[in-house]
Amino acid sequence: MRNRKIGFDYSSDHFEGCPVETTLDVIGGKWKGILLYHLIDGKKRFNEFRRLYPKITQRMLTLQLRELERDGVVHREVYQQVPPKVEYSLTEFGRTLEPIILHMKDWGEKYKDRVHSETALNTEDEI
Amino acid sequence: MRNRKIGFDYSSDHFEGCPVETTLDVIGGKWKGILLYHLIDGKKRFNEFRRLYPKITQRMLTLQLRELERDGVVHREVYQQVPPKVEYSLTEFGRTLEPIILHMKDWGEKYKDRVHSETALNTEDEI
DNA sequence: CCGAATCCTGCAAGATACTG
DNA sequence: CAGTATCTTGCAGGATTCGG
Repeated sequence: MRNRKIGFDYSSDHFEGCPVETTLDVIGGKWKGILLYHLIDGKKRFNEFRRLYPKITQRMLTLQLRELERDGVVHREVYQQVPPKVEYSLTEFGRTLEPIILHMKDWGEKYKDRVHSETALNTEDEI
Repeated sequence: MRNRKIGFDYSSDHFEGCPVETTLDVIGGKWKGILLYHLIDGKKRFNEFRRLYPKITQRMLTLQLRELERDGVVHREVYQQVPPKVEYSLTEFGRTLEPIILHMKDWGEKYKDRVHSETALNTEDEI
């Protein structure tokens, strides 16, 4: 996937055509799929994500959420209070991604073992 | 997305749970979505891909195709002849990804402009 | 024609510390 | 609590060359 945030190389180079790439730009980031998935069943706070995925660093969490926000799929609601409170949720636009995310989840569940085992022992070839 | 090819950090670390991640492992590579998409309507040769996407380097094309092959979604058919000929196609397993890829394509087509414009709008304020 | 093998660079991403 | 600010590093990915 391209990294849009840097510039518009698709403008300098006949626009990259492929729509699949557009979608992967939005959901294909290192943690974006996961974040989006967890947002499907409701808003989440910053530290909720950290609890769900302890491996993601604060920095990365911030960056990925900011990109999702910039793409208009995630809304960031700041409550002016002490202690601070910020809630992330899917926008209406973000909701249009739900079917894809859920579909990916189903596929992952179904073929998880297969993918992992094929990776491990280099595939028995078919066809 | 994680990079499986290195090792199994999901074994050392409570298994990473999220199925969405599994799927993104397979289709989320930099060019994988595109490659898979173009394989939907039939087998392709190495240089066909290069023509379709002049920007992808030989090296990356090879690497990405190899990973797809190792994940069992792409089949690599070598014809022993001169000049050499290699054809790539989706395996039966790879076909199970078709709906997702096509769905992503539809989404990308539909919202391409929106995503791009949203991106463009907030790039100028950059701190 | 379809790669494999090297070499090299830049950015993505980790670690750590600090703050409103 | 929800982030920034730095510093550092690893590896993805580019360029180039060689080979069957």
